[in-house]
Amino acid sequence: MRFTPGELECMKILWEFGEQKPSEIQERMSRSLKNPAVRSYLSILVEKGYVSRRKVGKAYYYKAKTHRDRAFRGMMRELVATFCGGSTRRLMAFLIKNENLSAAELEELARAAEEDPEDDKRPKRGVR
Amino acid sequence: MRFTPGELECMKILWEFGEQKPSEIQERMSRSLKNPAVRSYLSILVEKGYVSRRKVGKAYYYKAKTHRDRAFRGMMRELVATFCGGSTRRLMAFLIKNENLSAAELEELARAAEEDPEDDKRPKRGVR
DNA sequence: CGCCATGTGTAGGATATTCTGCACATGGCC
DNA sequence: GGCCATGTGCAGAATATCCTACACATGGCG
Repeated sequence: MRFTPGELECMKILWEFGEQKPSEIQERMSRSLKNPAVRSYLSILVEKGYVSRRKVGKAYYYKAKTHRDRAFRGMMRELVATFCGGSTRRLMAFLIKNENLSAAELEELARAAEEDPEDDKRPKRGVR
Repeated sequence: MRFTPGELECMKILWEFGEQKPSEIQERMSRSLKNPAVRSYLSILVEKGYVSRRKVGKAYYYKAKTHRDRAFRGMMRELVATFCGGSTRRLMAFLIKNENLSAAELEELARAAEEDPEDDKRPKRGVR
Protein backbone atom coordinates (compact mmCIF):
# COMPACT_ATOMS: atom_id res chain seq x y z
CA MET A 1 0.00 0.00 0.00
CA ARG A 2 2.13 2.80 -1.33
CA PHE A 3 0.96 6.03 -2.96
CA THR A 4 2.92 8.66 -4.83
CA PRO A 5 1.91 12.25 -4.02
CA GLY A 6 -0.26 12.53 -7.14
CA GLU A 7 -1.91 9.21 -6.48
CA LEU A 8 -2.55 10.08 -2.86
CA GLU A 9 -4.27 13.30 -3.79
CA CYS A 10 -6.59 11.40 -6.11
CA MET A 11 -7.34 8.89 -3.37
CA LYS A 12 -8.12 11.67 -0.91
CA ILE A 13 -10.62 13.16 -3.33
CA LEU A 14 -12.15 9.78 -4.10
CA TRP A 15 -12.46 9.02 -0.40
CA GLU A 16 -14.05 12.36 0.34
CA PHE A 17 -16.40 12.74 -2.60
CA GLY A 18 -17.03 9.17 -3.73
CA GLU A 19 -17.39 7.97 -7.29
CA GLN A 20 -16.40 10.59 -9.86
CA LYS A 21 -15.15 11.06 -13.37
CA PRO A 22 -11.68 12.47 -14.13
CA SER A 23 -12.86 16.00 -14.89
CA GLU A 24 -14.50 16.26 -11.48
CA ILE A 25 -11.40 15.05 -9.73
CA GLN A 26 -9.35 17.43 -11.82
CA GLU A 27 -11.37 20.38 -10.57
CA ARG A 28 -10.88 19.34 -6.96
CA MET A 29 -7.13 18.99 -7.27
CA SER A 30 -5.15 21.52 -5.28
CA ARG A 31 -2.86 22.06 -8.23
CA SER A 32 -4.02 22.98 -11.69
CA LEU A 33 -3.51 19.98 -13.93
CA LYS A 34 -4.60 18.93 -17.40
CA ASN A 35 -7.16 16.21 -17.71
CA PRO A 36 -4.79 13.47 -18.97
CA ALA A 37 -2.49 14.02 -16.00
CA VAL A 38 -5.29 13.10 -13.65
CA ARG A 39 -6.26 10.15 -15.80
CA SER A 40 -2.66 8.99 -15.68
CA TYR A 41 -2.79 8.81 -11.88
CA LEU A 42 -6.14 7.07 -11.98
CA SER A 43 -4.95 4.47 -14.47
CA ILE A 44 -2.03 3.62 -12.27
CA LEU A 45 -4.31 3.36 -9.25
CA VAL A 46 -6.59 1.00 -11.18
CA GLU A 47 -3.57 -1.01 -12.24
CA LYS A 48 -2.40 -1.22 -8.64
CA GLY A 49 -5.84 -2.39 -7.63
CA TYR A 50 -6.74 0.48 -5.31
CA VAL A 51 -9.42 1.96 -7.55
CA SER A 52 -12.12 0.53 -9.79
CA ARG A 53 -13.86 2.16 -12.72
CA ARG A 54 -17.03 1.67 -14.69
CA LYS A 55 -18.42 3.24 -17.79
CA VAL A 56 -21.46 5.47 -17.36
CA GLY A 57 -22.62 7.05 -20.57
CA LYS A 58 -19.55 8.26 -22.33
CA ALA A 59 -17.29 8.67 -19.33
CA TYR A 60 -15.51 6.42 -16.90
CA TYR A 61 -16.38 6.84 -13.25
CA TYR A 62 -13.69 6.00 -10.73
CA LYS A 63 -14.26 4.71 -7.23
CA ALA A 64 -11.89 3.92 -4.36
CA LYS A 65 -11.76 0.17 -3.83
CA THR A 66 -9.46 0.40 -0.85
CA HIS A 67 -11.21 1.67 2.19
CA ARG A 68 -9.96 4.91 3.63
CA ASP A 69 -9.42 3.55 7.10
CA ARG A 70 -7.68 0.49 5.74
CA ALA A 71 -5.21 2.69 3.92
CA PHE A 72 -4.85 4.79 7.04
CA ARG A 73 -4.07 1.80 9.19
CA GLY A 74 -1.53 0.57 6.65
CA MET A 75 0.29 3.86 6.54
CA MET A 76 0.14 4.22 10.30
CA ARG A 77 1.61 0.76 10.70
CA GLU A 78 4.49 1.69 8.46
CA LEU A 79 5.15 4.89 10.37
CA VAL A 80 4.89 3.12 13.72
CA ALA A 81 7.30 0.44 12.53
CA THR A 82 9.81 3.12 11.58
CA PHE A 83 9.53 5.35 14.60
CA CYS A 84 7.98 3.41 17.45
CA GLY A 85 9.46 -0.03 17.06
CA GLY A 86 6.12 -1.27 15.79
CA SER A 87 4.31 -0.57 19.04
CA THR A 88 1.08 1.37 18.68
CA ARG A 89 1.05 1.85 22.43
CA ARG A 90 4.39 3.60 22.30
CA LEU A 91 2.87 5.80 19.64
CA MET A 92 -0.03 6.55 21.97
CA ALA A 93 2.33 7.41 24.79
CA PHE A 94 4.22 9.68 22.44
CA LEU A 95 1.06 11.43 21.33
CA ILE A 96 -0.21 11.84 24.86
CA LYS A 97 3.02 13.51 25.81
CA ASN A 98 3.17 15.52 22.65
CA GLU A 99 -0.38 16.77 23.00
CA ASN A 100 0.04 17.17 26.73
CA LEU A 101 -3.24 15.40 27.42
CA SER A 102 -4.58 15.07 30.92
CA ALA A 103 -6.23 11.97 32.30
CA ALA A 104 -9.61 13.73 32.10
CA GLU A 105 -9.11 14.57 28.47
CA LEU A 106 -8.08 11.02 27.73
CA GLU A 107 -11.22 9.75 29.35
CA GLU A 108 -13.24 12.08 27.20
CA LEU A 109 -11.49 10.83 24.10
CA ALA A 110 -12.17 7.27 25.11
CA ARG A 111 -15.86 8.12 25.52
CA ALA A 112 -15.85 9.84 22.16
CA ALA A 113 -14.29 6.78 20.61
CA GLU A 114 -16.93 4.61 22.20
CA GLU A 115 -19.79 6.71 20.89
CA ASP A 116 -18.23 6.77 17.45
CA PRO A 117 -19.25 10.30 16.53
CA GLU A 118 -16.81 10.52 13.65
CA ASP A 119 -18.02 11.10 10.16
CA ASP A 120 -16.11 8.04 9.01
CA LYS A 121 -18.42 5.67 7.26
CA ARG A 122 -16.50 2.78 8.69
CA PRO A 123 -18.59 -0.21 9.72
CA LYS A 124 -18.83 -0.95 13.43
CA ARG A 125 -16.28 -3.22 14.95
CA GLY A 126 -16.49 -6.77 13.69
CA VAL A 127 -19.07 -6.03 11.05
CA ARG A 128 -17.95 -6.60 7.54
CA MET B 1 9.94 16.81 4.83
CA ARG B 2 9.60 14.06 2.27
CA PHE B 3 11.71 10.91 1.95
CA THR B 4 11.85 8.38 -0.86
CA PRO B 5 12.08 4.75 0.30
CA GLY B 6 15.83 4.64 -0.21
CA GLU B 7 16.34 7.90 1.59
CA LEU B 8 14.11 6.85 4.46
CA GLU B 9 16.07 3.66 5.00
CA CYS B 10 19.29 5.66 5.23
CA MET B 11 17.68 8.03 7.71
CA LYS B 12 16.47 5.13 9.84
CA ILE B 13 19.98 3.72 10.01
CA LEU B 14 21.48 7.13 10.77
CA TRP B 15 18.91 7.72 13.50
CA GLU B 16 19.54 4.34 15.05
CA PHE B 17 23.31 4.08 14.80
CA GLY B 18 24.48 7.68 14.64
CA GLU B 19 27.32 9.05 12.56
CA GLN B 20 28.63 6.58 9.99
CA LYS B 21 30.40 6.28 6.70
CA PRO B 22 28.68 4.94 3.58
CA SER B 23 30.13 1.44 3.79
CA GLU B 24 28.71 1.00 7.30
CA ILE B 25 25.29 2.15 6.23
CA GLN B 26 25.55 -0.09 3.22
CA GLU B 27 26.08 -3.14 5.45
CA ARG B 28 23.06 -2.25 7.54
CA MET B 29 20.73 -1.86 4.57
CA SER B 30 18.03 -4.50 4.36
CA ARG B 31 18.68 -4.85 0.64
CA SER B 32 22.07 -5.62 -0.82
CA LEU B 33 23.27 -2.48 -2.61
CA LYS B 34 26.50 -1.29 -4.13
CA ASN B 35 28.39 1.44 -2.33
CA PRO B 36 27.64 4.23 -4.82
CA ALA B 37 23.91 3.57 -4.54
CA VAL B 38 24.03 4.34 -0.84
CA ARG B 39 26.18 7.40 -1.47
CA SER B 40 23.66 8.56 -4.01
CA TYR B 41 20.93 8.56 -1.35
CA LEU B 42 23.18 10.29 1.13
CA SER B 43 24.17 13.01 -1.33
CA ILE B 44 20.52 13.78 -1.98
CA LEU B 45 19.84 13.87 1.76
CA VAL B 46 22.72 16.30 2.25
CA GLU B 47 21.42 18.37 -0.63
CA LYS B 48 17.95 18.41 0.91
CA GLY B 49 19.49 19.51 4.21
CA TYR B 50 18.46 16.51 6.31
CA VAL B 51 21.97 15.13 6.73
CA SER B 52 25.41 16.65 7.28
CA ARG B 53 28.80 15.14 6.53
CA ARG B 54 32.37 15.71 7.58
CA LYS B 55 35.66 14.27 6.47
CA VAL B 56 37.46 12.00 8.90
CA GLY B 57 40.66 10.59 7.55
CA LYS B 58 39.89 9.47 4.05
CA ALA B 59 36.20 8.92 4.39
CA TYR B 60 33.11 11.08 4.79
CA TYR B 61 31.01 10.47 7.86
CA TYR B 62 27.31 11.22 7.60
CA LYS B 63 25.08 12.32 10.43
CA ALA B 64 21.33 12.99 10.61
CA LYS B 65 20.74 16.69 11.02
CA THR B 66 16.98 16.38 11.29
CA HIS B 67 15.93 14.95 14.59
CA ARG B 68 14.13 11.66 14.48
CA ASP B 69 11.15 12.89 16.44
CA ARG B 70 10.92 16.00 14.38
CA ALA B 71 10.66 13.92 11.23
CA PHE B 72 8.15 11.71 12.97
CA ARG B 73 5.97 14.64 13.94
CA GLY B 74 6.14 15.99 10.41
CA MET B 75 5.06 12.73 8.88
CA MET B 76 2.37 12.24 11.50
CA ARG B 77 1.04 15.69 10.79
CA GLU B 78 0.78 14.88 7.13
CA LEU B 79 -1.02 11.65 7.79
CA VAL B 80 -3.35 13.28 10.27
CA ALA B 81 -4.14 16.02 7.78
CA THR B 82 -5.08 13.42 5.19
CA PHE B 83 -7.09 11.08 7.35
CA CYS B 84 -8.20 12.90 10.46
CA GLY B 85 -8.95 16.39 9.23
CA GLY B 86 -5.80 17.63 10.91
CA SER B 87 -6.99 16.80 14.40
CA THR B 88 -4.56 14.80 16.48
CA ARG B 89 -7.33 14.20 18.98
CA ARG B 90 -9.38 12.53 16.34
CA LEU B 91 -6.36 10.38 15.63
CA MET B 92 -6.19 9.49 19.30
CA ALA B 93 -9.84 8.56 19.34
CA PHE B 94 -9.30 6.42 16.30
CA LEU B 95 -6.34 4.64 17.86
CA ILE B 96 -8.13 4.09 21.14
CA LYS B 97 -10.96 2.44 19.28
CA ASN B 98 -8.66 0.56 16.97
CA GLU B 99 -6.56 -0.77 19.83
CA ASN B 100 -9.66 -1.27 21.92
CA LEU B 101 -8.03 0.36 24.92
CA SER B 102 -9.75 0.56 28.28
CA ALA B 103 -9.72 3.61 30.55
CA ALA B 104 -7.31 1.80 32.87
CA GLU B 105 -4.91 1.08 30.06
CA LEU B 106 -5.11 4.67 28.93
CA GLU B 107 -4.25 5.84 32.40
CA GLU B 108 -1.26 3.57 32.40
CA LEU B 109 -0.15 4.96 29.08
CA ALA B 110 -0.51 8.47 30.40
CA ARG B 111 1.66 7.56 33.40
CA ALA B 112 4.20 5.98 31.10
CA ALA B 113 4.26 9.14 29.03
CA GLU B 114 4.72 11.22 32.17
CA GLU B 115 7.67 9.15 33.34
CA ASP B 116 9.22 9.40 29.92
CA PRO B 117 10.73 5.95 29.84
CA GLU B 118 11.20 6.01 26.09
CA ASP B 119 14.63 5.87 24.57
CA ASP B 120 13.82 9.00 22.57
CA LYS B 121 16.44 11.61 23.20
CA ARG B 122 13.89 14.34 22.67
CA PRO B 123 14.35 17.42 24.86
CA LYS B 124 11.69 18.13 27.44
CA ARG B 125 8.79 20.28 26.48
CA GLY B 126 9.68 23.86 25.80
CA VAL B 127 13.40 23.32 25.81
CA ARG B 128 15.07 24.06 22.55
C1' DC C 1 59.04 4.71 -0.28
C1' DG C 2 55.65 1.56 -2.36
C1' DC C 3 51.73 -1.53 -1.81
C1' DC C 4 46.88 -1.96 -1.37
C1' DA C 5 42.56 -1.93 1.04
C1' DT C 6 39.19 1.25 1.30
C1' DG C 7 36.74 5.41 -0.42
C1' DT C 8 35.56 8.80 -3.59
C1' DG C 9 34.20 10.83 -8.24
C1' DT C 10 32.05 10.42 -12.40
C1' DA C 11 29.35 8.58 -16.04
C1' DG C 12 25.31 6.66 -17.26
C1' DG C 13 21.34 3.34 -17.75
C1' DA C 14 16.72 1.59 -16.26
C1' DT C 15 12.52 2.57 -14.47
C1' DA C 16 8.99 5.41 -12.15
C1' DT C 17 6.65 9.62 -11.75
C1' DT C 18 4.68 13.71 -13.40
C1' DC C 19 2.54 16.21 -16.95
C1' DT C 20 1.35 18.10 -21.79
C1' DG C 21 -0.50 18.14 -26.64
C1' DC C 22 -3.39 16.56 -29.92
C1' DA C 23 -6.29 13.52 -32.70
C1' DC C 24 -10.26 10.85 -32.48
C1' DA C 25 -14.74 9.03 -30.47
C1' DT C 26 -19.32 9.40 -28.69
C1' DG C 27 -23.56 10.68 -26.32
C1' DG C 28 -27.03 14.19 -26.13
C1' DC C 29 -29.54 17.80 -28.27
C1' DC C 30 -31.61 20.36 -32.12
C1' DG D 1 -29.17 13.07 -39.39
C1' DG D 2 -25.67 16.62 -37.91
C1' DC D 3 -23.40 19.62 -34.50
C1' DC D 4 -20.48 19.97 -30.60
C1' DA D 5 -19.25 19.77 -25.80
C1' DT D 6 -17.12 16.49 -23.27
C1' DG D 7 -14.13 12.35 -22.84
C1' DT D 8 -10.95 9.05 -24.23
C1' DG D 9 -6.59 7.14 -26.39
C1' DC D 10 -2.11 7.65 -27.60
C1' DA D 11 2.50 9.59 -28.02
C1' DG D 12 5.99 11.30 -25.59
C1' DA D 13 8.87 14.84 -22.90
C1' DA D 14 10.96 16.25 -18.46
C1' DT D 15 12.35 15.07 -14.19
C1' DA D 16 13.10 12.05 -10.16
C1' DT D 17 14.48 7.82 -8.36
C1' DC D 18 17.19 3.85 -8.12
C1' DC D 19 21.26 1.46 -9.09
C1' DT D 20 25.68 -0.21 -11.48
C1' DA D 21 30.41 -0.09 -13.45
C1' DC D 22 34.75 1.52 -13.34
C1' DA D 23 38.71 4.66 -12.90
C1' DC D 24 41.17 7.39 -9.76
C1' DA D 25 42.70 9.04 -5.04
C1' DT D 26 44.54 8.49 -0.48
C1' DG D 27 45.71 7.06 4.21
C1' DG D 28 48.01 3.53 6.72
C1' DC D 29 51.34 0.02 7.02
C1' DG D 30 55.33 -2.85 5.98
